[in-house]
Amino acid sequence: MSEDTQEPGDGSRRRDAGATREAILLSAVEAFTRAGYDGAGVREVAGNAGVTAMLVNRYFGSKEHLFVEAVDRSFAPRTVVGDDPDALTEQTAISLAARTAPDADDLDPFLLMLRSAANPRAAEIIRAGVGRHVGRHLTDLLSGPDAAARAELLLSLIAGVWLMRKVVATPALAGMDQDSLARLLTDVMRPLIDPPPA
Amino acid sequence: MSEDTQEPGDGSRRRDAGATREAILLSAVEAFTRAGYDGAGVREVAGNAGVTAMLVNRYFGSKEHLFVEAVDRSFAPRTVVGDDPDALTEQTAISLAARTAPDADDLDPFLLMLRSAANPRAAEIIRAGVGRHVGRHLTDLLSGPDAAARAELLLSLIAGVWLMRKVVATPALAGMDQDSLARLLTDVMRPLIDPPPA
DNA sequence: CAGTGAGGTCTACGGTCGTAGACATAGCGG
DNA sequence: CCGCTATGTCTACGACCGTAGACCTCACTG
Repeated sequence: MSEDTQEPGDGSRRRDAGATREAILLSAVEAFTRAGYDGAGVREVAGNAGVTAMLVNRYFGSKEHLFVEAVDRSFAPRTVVGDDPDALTEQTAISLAARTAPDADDLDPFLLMLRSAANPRAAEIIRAGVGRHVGRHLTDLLSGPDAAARAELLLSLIAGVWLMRKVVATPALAGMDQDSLARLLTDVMRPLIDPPPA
Repeated sequence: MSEDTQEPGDGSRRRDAGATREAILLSAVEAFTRAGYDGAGVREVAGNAGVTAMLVNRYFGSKEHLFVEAVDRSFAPRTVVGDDPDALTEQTAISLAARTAPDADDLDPFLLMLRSAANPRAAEIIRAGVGRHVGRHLTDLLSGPDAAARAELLLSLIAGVWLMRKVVATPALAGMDQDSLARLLTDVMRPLIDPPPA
């Protein structure tokens, strides 16, 4: 709308600290999701954002702090489960089956978590991020006894499916059609979501 | 029993290629399980085995090939699930809850998998190892439709619990008592193990 | 148009990584 | 007792890592 906040479009970006910082952060989310905390280098993040490595540390202090913000950014806008409490189980199962489909490869926070958790420091940061974002929201959505544990168990299941289907790519699971997987996942998730098991 | 195959006990080992190779392999399993493929260094593996880094490459060719053998060694003797087809669900749930307890920290293949999967090459090796060991055996144990997929989904669930309970250490799950967790896991696992859901 | 501060880059350091080739040594066969 | 081979070590190379400080340069202000 306003012509003073335009982007050149071709590689070079005008001198704008906010936009540059945002570009670095987006590049970091992408790199950490694809290669994990240890596997993604500061130079790589900087290069994909069109800047040099030092600017990353200038804006974010260190790689570790960059990761903190990347985790926040990755987890923030995600709705791990649906919002409708009635069809929660089906929605969650279908959504997970769709997201982990062989073709679709968006930047999912679970991928970032899986591939970064090997580093102890990164694991702490992830734990904090999970607690801050999905954890509380999800626990509120679930009712009954052990709501918090059931919520984290649901996250465990989701993470496990991401791991085996997309990261390790076990053949039967990676090649399964979405509908069958969604049905199976619905049955598995039900004891965690729908009625508390006494 | 035979006194000619003794170990000195104090650090120094006699010149025995087989024993040295074995010591390196055990050290590698430990290091890869604790730090993952990228996080474990060849020098560290060698040091904990009482040798130098070059001997590792002399015996195993490269770090990657060492990882292949370490994966095999880690996955081989493990019984992911019980053997009794009747009480399979309960046994598996109880076993998982016990293994992931806060104090117990044995060298589990799922930990090795979780912390190494970020590296694409390591992920391939793990996929092959899973298929070679637990995959086939587990699929045979399960009956009904989608046995292979249900087996891998069970592995997903187990891996997810390991991840959230021990690696990321989410509070509610990490602090949960074994019995409650085992009960919850039994309900979640039942659709995957007990009766095929039509 | 000149100066000034924000925005960005250059060069470099210390460290660790996987790995290659030359070298040392222990222990058994003769 | 001697020598030979398996067993293991030493030194080093090239690459990459995160990060620090000095330097440049653009764009706006007066």
